[in-house]
Amino acid sequence: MSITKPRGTRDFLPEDMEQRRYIESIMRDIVKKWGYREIMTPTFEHLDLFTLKSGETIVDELYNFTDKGNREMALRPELTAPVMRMYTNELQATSKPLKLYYFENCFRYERPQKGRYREFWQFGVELIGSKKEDADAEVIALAMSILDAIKVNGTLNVGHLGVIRHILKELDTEHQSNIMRYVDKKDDTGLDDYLENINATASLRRNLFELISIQGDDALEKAKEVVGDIEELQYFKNVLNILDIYEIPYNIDFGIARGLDYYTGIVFEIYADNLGAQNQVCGGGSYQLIKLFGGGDVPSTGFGIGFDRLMQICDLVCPKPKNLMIISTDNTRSEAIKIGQRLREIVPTQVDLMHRNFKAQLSHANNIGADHVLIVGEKELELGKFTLKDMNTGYQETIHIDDIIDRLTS
RNA sequence: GCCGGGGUAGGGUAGCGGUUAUCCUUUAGCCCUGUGGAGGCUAAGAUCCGAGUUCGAUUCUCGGUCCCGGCCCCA
Repeated sequence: MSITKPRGTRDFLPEDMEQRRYIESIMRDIVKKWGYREIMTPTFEHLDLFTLKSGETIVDELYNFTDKGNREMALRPELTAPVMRMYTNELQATSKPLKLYYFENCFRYERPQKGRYREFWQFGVELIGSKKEDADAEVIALAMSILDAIKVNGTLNVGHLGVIRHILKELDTEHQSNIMRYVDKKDDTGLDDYLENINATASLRRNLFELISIQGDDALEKAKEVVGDIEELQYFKNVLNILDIYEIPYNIDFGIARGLDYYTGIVFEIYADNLGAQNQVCGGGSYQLIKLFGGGDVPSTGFGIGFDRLMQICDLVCPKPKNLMIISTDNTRSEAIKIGQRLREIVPTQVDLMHRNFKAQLSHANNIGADHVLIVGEKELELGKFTLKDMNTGYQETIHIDDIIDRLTS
């Protein structure tokens, strides 16, 4: 075997795909019930789309290339930016709120490990156009609802970047960004050293550490003592109140920073058990990207679900597809083909393609897990009836073709 | 970019200086020309690549490569 699949990619076998499509269809059903409609964006985009907000350093993690027209391109590493680009290009005049969802593959040039691949699938939604708490809460509720539907237990952590940014507002953006990185990693020592280096004021340091350590039911009260009665805190509280109405449990965590710089308000992450180092299955929040792409000041909220990670922990079992095999002989082969054409209308039907003997055909039917076998032999042709055998029970009966259809559909 | 552990038929494995490279499974077929799952038989199919040591390397050494896990990173 000289040619193998590229590093970090996977082949999906028929059993894999049946399972993946099954889970996918459940997820699609949920978002459709909430009124979200599917979109698709290009697999590759102009490199600028991804570097605009994140800087040149992310090019290291992108699959990028120069096309034959000397344009810098990149395979999409995520879908929020492409969707916002699409919105800006062609959807600005639509009625709000705009509810979109996607299920697509993404590419990142990273070192593969458990739950991390170079080609991976993301399922996500973007809710565009509402600046109300209800929109943020709905997106979170929807994410939880999806995980619930596929029986994945997740722990929801919610935060609001506006609160922590309130403390940091006197610092320049680069310092803020670096601080957020330490906060996200929960690296208190590194954070302390960094604050020391940039000569942060004592009150800022005290407030910051107090805020990120806040936990528990009275978290909002405690936060109020640290930052005061600010607008962002009230907004956050309102979102949480709506989550209570949805009856969704959550942990408040002011330390959620998210990897992406574009989040501005509510942020949330959902962690699954039993997933090792890469246990975050969903992440999202609200952001202001559209302005950046030349559109108006349109608030949006969205999330992305790591589909592959879900597949590793979801134990929902895909129902086995029906499968009928027609057994024939050299003399009845044409009749078998004709009958197959009829049966295919109601059940997946296969005919012998290898001119096997009778026993070998039956054996093959068994190997591929056929539910039923229909014997189209010379005896049956004379009779005008065929033998239908249930492969699970072994029961068989000789019946007319029209009755077979009734039998299989009942 | 860094650190570990690994690469022997399609899948799973044994051998650890000289073998016809082991066994299981798989696939195709036969025993058995109209009744599957069992059994027996036949066939197909492998030492990741390169260099070195050696009379001789699947085995030892080095390099590469790929896979698996962890770090960094995760827009």
